[in-house]
Amino acid sequence: MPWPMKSSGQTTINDVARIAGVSKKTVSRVINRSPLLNDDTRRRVEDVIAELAYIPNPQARALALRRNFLIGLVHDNPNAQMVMNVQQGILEALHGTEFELVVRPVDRGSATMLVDLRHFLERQRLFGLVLLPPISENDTIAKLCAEIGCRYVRMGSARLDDDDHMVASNDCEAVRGATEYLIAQGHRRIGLIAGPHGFRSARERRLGFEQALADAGIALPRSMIADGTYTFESGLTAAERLLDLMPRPTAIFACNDEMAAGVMHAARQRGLDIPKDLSIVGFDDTPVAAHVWPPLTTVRWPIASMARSAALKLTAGLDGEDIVEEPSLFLSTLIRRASVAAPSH
Amino acid sequence: MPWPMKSSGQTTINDVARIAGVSKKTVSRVINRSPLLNDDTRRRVEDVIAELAYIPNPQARALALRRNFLIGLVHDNPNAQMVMNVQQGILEALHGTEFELVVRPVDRGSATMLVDLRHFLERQRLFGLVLLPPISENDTIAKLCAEIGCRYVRMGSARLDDDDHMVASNDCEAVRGATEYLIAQGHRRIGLIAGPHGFRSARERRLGFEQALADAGIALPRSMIADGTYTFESGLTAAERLLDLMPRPTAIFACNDEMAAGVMHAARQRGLDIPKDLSIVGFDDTPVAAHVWPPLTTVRWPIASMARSAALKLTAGLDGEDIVEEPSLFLSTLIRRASVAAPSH
DNA sequence: GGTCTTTCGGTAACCGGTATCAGCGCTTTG
DNA sequence: CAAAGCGCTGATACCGGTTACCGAAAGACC
Repeated sequence: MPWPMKSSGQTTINDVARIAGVSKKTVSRVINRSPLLNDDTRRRVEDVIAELAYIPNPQARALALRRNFLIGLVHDNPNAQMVMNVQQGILEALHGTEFELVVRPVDRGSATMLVDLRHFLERQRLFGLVLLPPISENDTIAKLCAEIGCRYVRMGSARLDDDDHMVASNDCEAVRGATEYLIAQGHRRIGLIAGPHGFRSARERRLGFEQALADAGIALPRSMIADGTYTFESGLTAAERLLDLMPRPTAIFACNDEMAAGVMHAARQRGLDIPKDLSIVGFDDTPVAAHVWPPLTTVRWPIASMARSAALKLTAGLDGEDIVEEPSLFLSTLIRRASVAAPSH
Repeated sequence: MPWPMKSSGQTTINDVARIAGVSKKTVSRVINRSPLLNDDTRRRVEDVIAELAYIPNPQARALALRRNFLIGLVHDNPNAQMVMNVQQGILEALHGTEFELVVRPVDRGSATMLVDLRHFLERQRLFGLVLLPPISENDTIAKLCAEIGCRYVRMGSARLDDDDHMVASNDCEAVRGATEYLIAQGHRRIGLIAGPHGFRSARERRLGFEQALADAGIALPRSMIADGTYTFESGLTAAERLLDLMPRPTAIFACNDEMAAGVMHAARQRGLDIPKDLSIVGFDDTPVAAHVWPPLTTVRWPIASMARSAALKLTAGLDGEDIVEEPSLFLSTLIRRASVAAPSH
């Protein structure tokens, strides 16, 4: 048996094979958990692997398998805290595995976005993709993944069609609950700062808001709804418009915390006291919610858990482990802080 | 000439070679910009490459070159906005290149951190590493990179020893300037909320603060310095201690914006008006600085530019491009907003 | 014109794994 | 008793590039 003589400093599959007295292929079988293997042989090889602390070369595997052990995070989310939470959730799921995380921001405005993404996927041969909203709502990207044969999981604010590739929250219900809370406090003139058009989360949240008011029999004039883009500045501008109304709203629901912070800003500039003159509720529960003054009542969106679950879904059933069904629906809950009170008149 | 017949769906180097009428080797030379090449041949091959939209398989290259075209971001920074800014800076530099970004948070408390990192580097064979503070101050990691042969650039608040691998800012001078500004406004009792022990940035910023006071002949009692950990909560706690002093400070410099936001919180809880009763200055100029009320006067830390420069340094001189010397020192500047005024008495 | 450089280009091995398929020993079946 | 079936292994080709080495062609010099 002529064994290749190598000495690259790294222990290779050949070393393991030679010492265990088997062929490369058999070692490969052990690594890839082939079921057609004699238990004795497997144990022997596993011992040698453990002894040499052998780890298969990822580059070689990637080449041979035509698949990289990389998980991509594709996002176009402007909120830093959100993205970081998602990254943390994914990394938590990936910890201790052979997977690494590659970050890929995309520009939805760019004409070449889809082509770029396709090239990226084809070249890097990613194992799987986590799609963060709002880009996750783009069906074309999901189709692209399916076509290329790249696993993917879409994060979102409501179940979409392809349920298997989805990790969702119940934004609509959560906002309805938050709005009911405002109504229970006695508010009747409640303004909404909506999210950007085309965002599923914006639609769901607005829907929940409208449902709550409708259920309570409260009329919702169009003027009480202002458009926002999920940014601080847009929240500020929208709030200015709402606060100019006569009579002005006694409470404002902003579709995310950033915009809620903008509302606070606008209220302060006009000398309004929060929550006496104006109650404010946000959405997300990013750190900023707890750091503004007064602390913001908001809906906690379990985005990190969702991301963790998404990553686990992607990598599930690989290590011959039992396939644990990851939950695909996460519930958002209202966090009551100090930015809401009963209306003063 | 027997050409290998392949049809894996992907255009390979063989396709290019066949169509251009040259050998694999020649194509490889073109790709890797070997200087020993006839211009005509090069152009012909380049034309074919362009026509076929051929892109070399990264996995194969990684295997053959024993080096991946991945840039790693190693960090243990708790500030989401900071990490995102750095990521954005790096991705900007990497855009349009063959490099991708792999994120690798580390736990400085973990006993196996160094071993884990070594395994990570050895296995993934990263092209280079960007080290974000505070972990970038760890010399052991730099040594590890050097030993393994992985390029690296350390980001930091002041020049360290190995200048070649450094992108730094001038925190000390910047804080001195900010403190001088407070003094010029008439403040004499100025409190400092310092950063955590062992952080270079914390040391530099504190030093700048102390220098400014010393230069102005203002005594700095130990009680006017409170320890913080760069978190909102630590800023709040530290501020509570400082505001209990009799007489209490008329201004507080917090070593980052998060802590400054904590100071604002504490001040509000005691009914102090900002800036009339208390002036506050932060550091970093993260979005939160502009979003709190009143907008925070702070030192802008050009972390994204630094990260961009770091990534360019890493990948420089590869594409046969002219080697542009990236700046390795970035200046932080004071941003004057509304959280500072002359002391009221 | 002949020899020496110099410059290119081709062949084959190699990077470190995986996949195909044949082969082995042993049992089952006609 | 031969043929077929089954469980397990290994020789070898292959993934798609890079590189060592060698040979050939072109220009320089005597």
